Amino acid sequence: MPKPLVIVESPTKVKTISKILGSEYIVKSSVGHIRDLPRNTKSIPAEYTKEEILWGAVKPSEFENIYVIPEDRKKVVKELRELADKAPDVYLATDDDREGEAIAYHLKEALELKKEPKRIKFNEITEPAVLNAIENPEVIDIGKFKSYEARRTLDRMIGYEISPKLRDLGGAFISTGRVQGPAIRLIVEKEEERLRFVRSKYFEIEATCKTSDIEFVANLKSVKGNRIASSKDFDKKGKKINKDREYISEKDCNEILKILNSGSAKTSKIKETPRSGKPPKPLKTTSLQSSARNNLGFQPRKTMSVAQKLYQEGLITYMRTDSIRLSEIAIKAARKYISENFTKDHLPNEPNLYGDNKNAQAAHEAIRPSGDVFTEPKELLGKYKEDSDEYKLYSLIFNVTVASQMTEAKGITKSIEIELEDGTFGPIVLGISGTTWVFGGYRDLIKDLSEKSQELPDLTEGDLIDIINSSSEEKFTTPPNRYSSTSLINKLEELGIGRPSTYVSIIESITSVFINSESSLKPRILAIAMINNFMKPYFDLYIDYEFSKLMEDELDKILESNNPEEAKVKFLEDSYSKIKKHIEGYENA
DNA sequence: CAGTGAGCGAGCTTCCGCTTGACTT
Repeated sequence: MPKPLVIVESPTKVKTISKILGSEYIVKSSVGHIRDLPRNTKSIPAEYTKEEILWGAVKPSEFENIYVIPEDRKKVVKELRELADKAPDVYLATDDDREGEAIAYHLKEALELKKEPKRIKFNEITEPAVLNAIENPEVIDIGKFKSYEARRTLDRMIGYEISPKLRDLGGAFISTGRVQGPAIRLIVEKEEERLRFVRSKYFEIEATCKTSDIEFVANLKSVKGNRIASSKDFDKKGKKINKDREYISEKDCNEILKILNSGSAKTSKIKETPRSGKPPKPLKTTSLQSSARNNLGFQPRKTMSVAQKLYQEGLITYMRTDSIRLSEIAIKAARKYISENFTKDHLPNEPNLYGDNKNAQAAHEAIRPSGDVFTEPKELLGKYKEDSDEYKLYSLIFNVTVASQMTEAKGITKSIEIELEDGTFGPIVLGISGTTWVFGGYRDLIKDLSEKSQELPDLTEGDLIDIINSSSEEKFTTPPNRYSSTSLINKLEELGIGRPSTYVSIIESITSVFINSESSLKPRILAIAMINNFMKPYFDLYIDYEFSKLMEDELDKILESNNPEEAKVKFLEDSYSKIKKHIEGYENA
């Protein structure tokens, strides 16, 4: 008996889905895209080499794309075609987003399916979700495919129109595109911000205080009823921006020290304010990269490759996602773990729900331990060593996921003020504060490692304090940090530029224009010239930080149009005439 | 006669996004 064929994108999914569908179905994967525009002139089919072709890939009439099966994808396509020929039905179960729809369409074409394939979608791999999808097949959404084509062609257009001009000026190893351009601009503008930055001097004063039985250090907070200025009270040009701050001079500083050293003080105000700590949000690609960078010291590339291993072992859900949504199953598993390992006060009455931002395509759920019962990190210790990258990253994913479903931490922040009277500067106020957590909530599972807690002395108002020593420190405001690969990726995501599957490769594609390590991206002069002397005067539109978001709006219109093909052609015509104007402006300058 | 240089044409590269695993350093 011939069996129906189900095609997914990722080989790892094949095993799980086979288990659900049983032996009645054959499940295979396309391993990503299987057709694309020709990569180079050599791969353009001979039949087209006589015609006029734009950007080595597109026929000028109606912007019809020439698609080819790249050499390294031919094997998988051949295999799938043989299976499809025998199958009574082909189910295309590619991801439920724009690229997934495109892969489905390309499969239909490349496999030369005679019978209309069944398009099915699920964004979590569970028995009900998969079975429900099989029972409710749809057809390929042409609107989505056309919006994909518009995106694909526009990217080729921008890259291949502008890059050669840029290369004429900058030599090999430099190129631009919808994503690369703004990414390089971010790095360049950060550097310029640093160069323009004017450092400002301010002072910090601290005093060692003593009561009958305890010694502690307090910081100078205010003089003459005004808070003393700190780094936040200067702008980037060194201007003093807060009228009600005391900008103390070195002379003031020395006088205050003298007063402190000779004076006696007493506690004036003790304030207790409640404080709550919110649990972390579930993880998506960018926040996983940030957490792994901050807590484990992993660079994004390393994080992704370790996560890939965990995914292929079936330990976590898909690691390239822009969604922080947890499925019902995940929430149940987290709540079960919490109720079995913590008190009932650690479990909120209702699950904590987290929403996605509006750029998200949300084809997958958040990154979390897989399954309906989470594997505890310690259960992995037979498989991985405690200091292995896999164990550390899995623990992080486990902890953040469970913590996201726990209750808030409740604490009290206590602040103590110590006052000295003085004719010139008085009242001089020293302060000390710290938080004690009354109820740990999620913090009983994970603690913010960067947080330092301070033991507070037990004082009451009116206590006499001896100041036994005081000192001052000259401080300077610091320019904003350069981007690291992690912070650049976060910024790109915020701007809607790039996708989870490409963040790491974006950084790698622009390495030729910056120097130093991954942790501090410093532009080469070539990059600065590219942005200021080439892109800004002639091609400003293509480094606009909003460009990708505006493109997405246009793609949505194509998707919703009654005639997506016509809408696509119109969009590309407009885009082409715009870029031709920019090119003309550059050539005639 | 050898060496120089102008002019011409052929051929190459470049984009973004989806997947691994083979490859090098």
